[in-house]
Amino acid sequence: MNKVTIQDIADAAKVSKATVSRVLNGTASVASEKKNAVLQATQQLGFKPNTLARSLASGRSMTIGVLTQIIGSPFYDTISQGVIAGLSGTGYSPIFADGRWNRIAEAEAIDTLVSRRVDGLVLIGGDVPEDDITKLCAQLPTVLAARKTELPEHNCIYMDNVAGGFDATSHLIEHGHQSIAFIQGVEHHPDAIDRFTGYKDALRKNGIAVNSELVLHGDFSAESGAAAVETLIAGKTQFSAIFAANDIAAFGARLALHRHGLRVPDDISLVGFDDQMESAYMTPPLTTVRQPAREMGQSASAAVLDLIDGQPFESQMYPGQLQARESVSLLQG
Amino acid sequence: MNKVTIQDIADAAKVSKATVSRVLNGTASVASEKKNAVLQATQQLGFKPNTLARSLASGRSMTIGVLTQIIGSPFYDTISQGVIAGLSGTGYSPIFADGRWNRIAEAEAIDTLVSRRVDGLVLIGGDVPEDDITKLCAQLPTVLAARKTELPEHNCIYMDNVAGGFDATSHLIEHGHQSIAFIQGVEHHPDAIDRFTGYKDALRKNGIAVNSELVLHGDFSAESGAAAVETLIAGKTQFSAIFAANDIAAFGARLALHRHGLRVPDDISLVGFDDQMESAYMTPPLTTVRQPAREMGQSASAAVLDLIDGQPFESQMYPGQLQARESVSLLQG
DNA sequence: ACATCCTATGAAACCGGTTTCAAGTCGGTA
DNA sequence: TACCGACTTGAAACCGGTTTCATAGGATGT
Repeated sequence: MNKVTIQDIADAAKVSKATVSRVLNGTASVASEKKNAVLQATQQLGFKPNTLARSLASGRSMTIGVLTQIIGSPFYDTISQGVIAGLSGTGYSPIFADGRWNRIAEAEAIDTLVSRRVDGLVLIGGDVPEDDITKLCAQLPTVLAARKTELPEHNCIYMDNVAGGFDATSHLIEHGHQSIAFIQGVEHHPDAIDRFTGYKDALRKNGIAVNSELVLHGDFSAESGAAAVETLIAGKTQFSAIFAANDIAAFGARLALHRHGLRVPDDISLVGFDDQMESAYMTPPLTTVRQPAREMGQSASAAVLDLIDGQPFESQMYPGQLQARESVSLLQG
Repeated sequence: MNKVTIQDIADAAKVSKATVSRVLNGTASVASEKKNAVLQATQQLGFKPNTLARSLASGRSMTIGVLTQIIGSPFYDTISQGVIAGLSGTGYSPIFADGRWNRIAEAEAIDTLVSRRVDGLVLIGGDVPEDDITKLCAQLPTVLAARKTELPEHNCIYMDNVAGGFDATSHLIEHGHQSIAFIQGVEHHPDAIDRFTGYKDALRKNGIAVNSELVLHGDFSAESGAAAVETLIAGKTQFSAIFAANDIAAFGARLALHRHGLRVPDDISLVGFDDQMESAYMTPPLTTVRQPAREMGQSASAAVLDLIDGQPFESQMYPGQLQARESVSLLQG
């Protein structure tokens, strides 16, 4: 173990602990000869300050708590990666806790993070009640990533999922599609709901009635996407396009279509949501709505650092960009 | 902030700090009336022990340092997720640092983790010199995930990439393929090298010469997979199958084949490596070698906890399983 | 030359817990 | 009744830093 403490340095440099601390942190000016002695001793003995002790004494732990949702979603995973990347080199380290998208687990996870005296908190998605978030915000710098609330005191970084759903659907409509199926995401999931809203808005705006037979149940999984296509095909309602609430479901749908000999986009057009790495390499490349997950994670970490610095923060909404690729065809009237 | 300290509890319960500590940790028996008083005060005041202080005093930080490589690889990301999941509920929290697959960054990252007095270390992949790993192992419980060394004192959890490459190639040979192209991974990357070795072994074992024109440069990216196919097609050497060193490169290759009107598997058979989530939903579903990334992450966290408990550990090698799906066809002699 | 202000520095308090150690209480035994 | 050991308990030391505070010494001003 690294047994060398600040006292050892103090002894070696023939100064007091206080002076060593001052040299190492630059908190006060120190005579250059003593400073050098300290620096040299530090070097020689390979002194690495005990972050724990430092944190306890200074009241700042130099850690950021991150509540993640490990649910096998590339989107959330990528946000986490963005947070790690954004914190790298700042002196702050991220501590993770898994919320499993489950209120009880989330509450426990947050308790753990708080009792570790994190200096800030990044909540990625999740289902934490808004009241609890308000309390947290009052307690310590907190940023919500990939989640939006109406409360102005919350610091949110999120996608405009309604607009994204609207754009995706409009894109299909502009290509002449009228019978557009929608594969839903997890029930009650805010993102899923918003995308569905966008879908409905786009249809209505274009005078197309929402046909409940074209709205398929789903849960963001590939399996659910495939299953949705099966029920769609088994049903009697014609459709020329599918909008899936996320890319993975679109993959599932795409395979199911393939199984039935339906070509994309010649027979059926397909749009996803996420723009995960693989989507550009689907055959054909998938038209989808890009969610800048990595950037959102980095922004979230930058934001929490700003809040710690006492700087003001305003919620950021990312617009989401339609990536028109090759899975949508022009429907001949 | 949570200002309530153990002293407050002691005062409220009319006992000493020591007794409160004993009650809360069950380190010694305490008269039941005092115990109840402490418990009640704890409840009432909402006391949450300061983990930092506890760590400093007890010498155990209850944190596990995780060195990750944020390089956009689903494989490494999934291992990280596995570590988080494996630690969840154990009382230990993972603290992350990004190595960027870069020795200097890795050394810094490890320094950060060590100075935070982590109780154990999980190194995911990476390029840390073996000597340094040996030193680390001597210093604190350390587990290498997705990396293998020859040194018996290192605790490794890794895939048998040679066997995986061998199996993938053999699978193609068994289906009658003789002209099998290989799309390499990142140069000097141990996994990439091992898979290539497996490829060559399988060819040699079946009396097929390794044709350097069929060995394409790559870097694990989809782009490199696509580029490899382009050079392959531009070249004069015939080929009936492709083995890509990872799934993403296989996706790229698959798209490039599609661009050239080559069908998979009818014209060209394709095998990947990783079995990432999307691979089962490629069209056609991709035959690949499964790497149990999540499990490896969980094992790694379990292993480091075992080491902390003083239990012995033996390096674990995962065999990797060929997932035969639909991207390989039987070649008619 | 003397009063004043500033700077550099060390001693000690502090952060909030854990752990050692000694003392006090109690029951049981000789 | 006196003594011994087991069990509780609190005071205090400790973990390894930071920060306050008081002081000594040097520089400045007149």
